[in-house]
Amino acid sequence: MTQRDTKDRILDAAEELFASDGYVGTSLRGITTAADVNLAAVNYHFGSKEGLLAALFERRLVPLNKVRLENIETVLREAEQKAVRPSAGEVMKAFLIPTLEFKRNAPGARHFARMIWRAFLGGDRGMQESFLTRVAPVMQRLLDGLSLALPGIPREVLAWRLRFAMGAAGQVMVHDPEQPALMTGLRLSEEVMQKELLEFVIGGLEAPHED
Amino acid sequence: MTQRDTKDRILDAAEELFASDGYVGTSLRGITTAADVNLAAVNYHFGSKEGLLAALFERRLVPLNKVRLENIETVLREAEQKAVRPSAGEVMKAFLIPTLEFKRNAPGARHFARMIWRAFLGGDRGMQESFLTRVAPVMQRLLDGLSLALPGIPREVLAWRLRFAMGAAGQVMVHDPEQPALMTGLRLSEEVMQKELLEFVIGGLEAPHED
DNA sequence: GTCTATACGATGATAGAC
DNA sequence: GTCTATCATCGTATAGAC
Repeated sequence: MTQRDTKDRILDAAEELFASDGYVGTSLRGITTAADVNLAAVNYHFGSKEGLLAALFERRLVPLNKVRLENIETVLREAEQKAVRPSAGEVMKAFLIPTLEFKRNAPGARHFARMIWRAFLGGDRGMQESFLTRVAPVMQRLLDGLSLALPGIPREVLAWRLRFAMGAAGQVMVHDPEQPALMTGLRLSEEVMQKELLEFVIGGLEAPHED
Repeated sequence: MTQRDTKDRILDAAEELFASDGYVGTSLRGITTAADVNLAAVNYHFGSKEGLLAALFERRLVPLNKVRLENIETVLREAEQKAVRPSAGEVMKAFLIPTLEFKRNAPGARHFARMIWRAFLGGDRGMQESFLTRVAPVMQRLLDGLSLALPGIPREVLAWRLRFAMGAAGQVMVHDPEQPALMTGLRLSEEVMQKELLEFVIGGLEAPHED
């Protein structure tokens, strides 16, 4: 067994367990058992449980953020070239489409997405700091784009609307068809779900604003 | 020291710690130390950690759900009497206003609200089952109301839109002004925040729907 | 009945010998 | 890279004091 195998097996197992049981709810013993490696291997490769978490972020979040940022920049650049305002929908899609697609990529990515959104939504202390710093630049550009798209709405308000949109999107990201439903009647296909999310989010972002 | 004192002190301490550290992240020792009672008192009064959680639900969620249900029923009844459709905004406000106000009631209620919404959003296993069964009737009536308000939108779609709305509302409910911000520019007063939430949610619920 | 002191078995993360 | 020892902390149980 090579080092590469061991490291990856740990990462894969951790990703799955963190996603289903949460970061605090997952034990290193559970991870190493699932990965079929020695308990101490985690400490050897990643230093600690937190180090393992950081490695997971590095593996998945960095490339994803790159795509999201590029998408947003493209929308903004094209709008500028045409000397028109980008629409809130275009801007939001530039972020949401890769986000939603990422979830359907690999099975591992799916677990990672669930893990990260659960942490974001639930306010898991250990995770929030590490990942907020990584997504902050994306959020800033997103907010810039929304400011351009909706010049009549103050930026602080848009910041909250963006956060609301994240809360709504999170419901799709953490949704697991296998799990017992949170509400009855939530049996839409993945594609339809995503279309509905976009409708809702755009409707909310563009809602009339009163002072 | 009477029993009432001890029980309540445990409940109050648990509420605060569960809210800030999560259910799994909180130890009985931490709770009993904060409450300045003996460790075994939890087991004596509540049977177990889970029993303590159930007692917290009983104390806060039952009366809140009563108010929410009554509010929704009132809106539906009045609309029926006038033989008009309720608006999505009315229906949603019947649920959201008491929910948001509850958070501002007592300091303890604030902690409880954060705890419960963190659990809902983050998918905390231990909590979800216990509390989903308690809010399910409210959600059902809410969905009934939205179906009446927006007859052009299929019920499955409305179920998802309602879930999106919950995700958005959760962002207000878990927000703690003391904590480091998730995004920059989120410095609105509680009142404004709530007005913005309603604008966003109603905009999303009423968004045009394509098949 | 209430509450306390203390102990148990299980599991947590980590460090050092190999 | 692995194995084992170690130590902290977890939830729970129980015996006895007030």
